[in-house]
Amino acid sequence: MSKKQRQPLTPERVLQAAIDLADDIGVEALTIRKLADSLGVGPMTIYHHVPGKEQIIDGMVDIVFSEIDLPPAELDWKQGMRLRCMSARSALNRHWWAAPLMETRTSPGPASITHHDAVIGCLRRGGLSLQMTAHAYAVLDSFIYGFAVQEAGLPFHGDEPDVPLDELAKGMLEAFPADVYPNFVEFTVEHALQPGYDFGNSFEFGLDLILDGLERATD
Amino acid sequence: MSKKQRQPLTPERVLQAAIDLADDIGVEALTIRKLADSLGVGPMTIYHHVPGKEQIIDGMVDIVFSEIDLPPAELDWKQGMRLRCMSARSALNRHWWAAPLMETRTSPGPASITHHDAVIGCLRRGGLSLQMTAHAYAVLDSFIYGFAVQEAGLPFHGDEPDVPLDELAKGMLEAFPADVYPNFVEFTVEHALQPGYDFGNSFEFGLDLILDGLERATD
DNA sequence: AAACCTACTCGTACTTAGTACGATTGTCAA
DNA sequence: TTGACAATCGTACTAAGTACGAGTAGGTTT
Repeated sequence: MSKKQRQPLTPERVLQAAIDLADDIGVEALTIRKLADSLGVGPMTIYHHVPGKEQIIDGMVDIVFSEIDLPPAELDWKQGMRLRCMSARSALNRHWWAAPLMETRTSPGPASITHHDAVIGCLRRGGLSLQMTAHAYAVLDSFIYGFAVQEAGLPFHGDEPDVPLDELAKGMLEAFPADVYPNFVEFTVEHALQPGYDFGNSFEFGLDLILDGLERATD
Repeated sequence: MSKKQRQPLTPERVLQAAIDLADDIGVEALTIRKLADSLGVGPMTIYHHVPGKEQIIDGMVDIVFSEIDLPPAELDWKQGMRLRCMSARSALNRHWWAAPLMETRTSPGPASITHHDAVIGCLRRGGLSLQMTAHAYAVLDSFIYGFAVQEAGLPFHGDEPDVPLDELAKGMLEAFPADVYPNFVEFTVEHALQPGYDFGNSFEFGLDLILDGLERATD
């Protein structure tokens, strides 16, 4: 019976495994025991590399921040922010469990601060006042996180619906009769359940709407 | 020794107590035992009025929805939406724990659907296409929920800072030296920690920015 | 080589939380 | 008075975070 020859665990490997697991089952369902299982170790082994579950989540969030592209210095503020916002959206799409946590952690990690610094720098270099920088950052990030939270709650998660569309429609119409909720039913049946519909399309629409508005507000 | 003469528990009283408790300590910290304590009953009593904790949270969210004013029918879509968005913000401010949950529940309650129906109705009566209604709703609500989530994560919760401003500043500068994070530090010290600063001011700014943008997009 | 150190691992067990089950009690109708 | 029923709670099981201390393996020192 050969003893498994495995490389020793590191904080990095723990965090990466935690992210992979959360991508599958969400943070809610992530437990130390499952995380340990996925690493092939006992639960207590984890605690020799990280202080506790809260710190694991802090670390996970910081890694997600590190995956968001910073606004490139060679672009103007609007194009730069556009890229970083699209990148944030795609990171939050890969890590759908992360959106509600990004701005809620009380102890932000290094990547978070680096990120904030770069974003503020981009806006200020673009000539925005401190006041307008605050507005711009608040509005854009509210939009991004709120959008990601809504996307994460949708019944689809990839290209394929988790449930066939017409089943959804059926269930919906039973629960919400068209004579009581006419607008809701019309909207759902005539638009949201149509084949080509994609909630995600509203992201670029909203992003450009906000960026244009900010540009107008800075003149 | 007189036996407490209390009126029997109802689902409504359970949910209201749950909301009051969550307003104090958050949903994360809300446990069946604490909830039972706050009602002066044993933990198991709860389960005779609601099926389980998930359903309690569903019910709480639906009550929060019910506290959001619907867009008044006599206003045009822009003014109507403005009012309902401000109302949503204030409800989420009272119930700071609710923001991440509003759009994540898999089984929405009656107030949620009524709310959605009214909002969609307001936009459609205003002449917005189904497509534009989808965009408008997605963008506005992303902004509202994202904003509320960020506000809930702030170190203040009422009028008074939980921690004095200069202590915050001190701790921040120790953790994040100004030569490494110049933009972040400048922004924080020169703006965010100034006496008059209020993150919440960005809400109306962003709301009007989005509403104006939507109006422009519908022409 | 022997003794030792240190990093890593895990078995055991305590605590908190959700909740199933069944016993108890209070109230009211027949 | 006596069921009957609804509301309440005591007990206990399960899952989860994690403190404590005991192995264990590989390298270091003498």
